Amino acid sequence: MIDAPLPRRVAHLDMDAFYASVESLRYPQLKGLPMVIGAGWGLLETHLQRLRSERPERAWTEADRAHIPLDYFPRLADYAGRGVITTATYAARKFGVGSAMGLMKAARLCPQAILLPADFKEYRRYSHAFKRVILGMAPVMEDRGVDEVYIDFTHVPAGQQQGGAVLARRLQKGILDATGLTCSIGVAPNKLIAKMASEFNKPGGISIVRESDLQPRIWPLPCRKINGIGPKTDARLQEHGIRTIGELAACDGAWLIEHFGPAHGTWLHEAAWGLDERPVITHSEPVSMSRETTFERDLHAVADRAELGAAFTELAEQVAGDLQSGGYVGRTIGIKLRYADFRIVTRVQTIAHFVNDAHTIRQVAGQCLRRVDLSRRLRLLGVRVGSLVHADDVAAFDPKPPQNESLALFPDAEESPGRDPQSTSAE
DNA sequence: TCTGGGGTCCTCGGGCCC
DNA sequence: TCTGGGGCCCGAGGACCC
Repeated sequence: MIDAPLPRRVAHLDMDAFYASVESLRYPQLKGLPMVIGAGWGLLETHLQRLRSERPERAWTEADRAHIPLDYFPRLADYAGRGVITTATYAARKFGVGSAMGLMKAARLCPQAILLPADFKEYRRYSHAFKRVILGMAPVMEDRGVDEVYIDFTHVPAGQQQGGAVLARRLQKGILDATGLTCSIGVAPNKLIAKMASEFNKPGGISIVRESDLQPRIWPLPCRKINGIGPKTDARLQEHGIRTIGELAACDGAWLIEHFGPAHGTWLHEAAWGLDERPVITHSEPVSMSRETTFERDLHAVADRAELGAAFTELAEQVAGDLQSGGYVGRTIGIKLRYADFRIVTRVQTIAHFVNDAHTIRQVAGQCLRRVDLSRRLRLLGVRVGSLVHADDVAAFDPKPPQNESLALFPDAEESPGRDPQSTSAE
């Protein structure tokens, strides 16, 4: 006997203000206050040291977190340095402070906001916890980062009841019981619509969207709400007077292809009509791993050679460590630079063998570095390793680094620009 | 006083081989 | 030998996402 095919139900689950909510659990005294997350540990440490000397009645260790008096938390006004806001609480957003905003600008808008350093280790711990709850109830889950997932409800018990609302409520309760955190869930015929739906009722909401809801609920939304339409595409659409998804849907498919290319144009048209057949992917392998760092001040290859060289080595070591702990090897090694004017250049080089040792990564990345203009000040330096495979799968993988020439030092800017025909530094 | 870090995927152009 | 095209890989850059 063949069962009648069930209608596809896909959920998008998004944790509400994830980082800020985790911090509010750790520091309940901050609940409801304007708070931003973003800077390094230094500032908080300074304040805690002051606390330890002024209030010695406690040890002020991890366990005392919840008792730290408000006066001893760093404020945005205390901060002077580079960086952006990762998350802002709703109380902080009222002042116009938001994600990706520079900390200095935010400090002007809301100097009294508490500034906490991001603790990714802790966020990952909570991330694993809420995903374990989901997997216990609905095993077809796609990981989309630390705070969101897609879940295929189609064949899960209760996944079809009330369009998915029954299972969504169970997930919300399970996650709240296990972690103390709330989330928003959208359930729809596919990932594209589910993603939009999860935003409808934030925080703590559930939105059920059916195919018949496309016109009344999706089409009035701005194009930017489509996951995949970013600021550039949105601006180009607006140049043609296309602001809403409905207006995009009204566009002729051929016209979109003419203006946005075959792949992008086709996708825009399908997205506007709510069409998306992408499956929920339960397992994926990383393609690349990278580390990058923005310097406290812009550095020059000659004047700051030692500092840059040390940072470069550290990045290579970090990437190597990441590869090794994940059991990966790669053979495409590259660098990324951001100049003081924010222009980004990348150089990569693919080598014959798969590697994961810091020495080789540093060496090949050093060769990439010789092919860029080093006469200008650098704001950011990054090291990347791509074309990853499992170390176990590479029959010939030799964990010993190749014993060839000595480590290339950070190249001088005065050095010849090299033989790279694409190098522009000599022109 | 601007603008993080870690990713993915796509496009385009060039070189190479058949 | 020359020319042309297709397929593939590589490298650079861009758009986008969390």
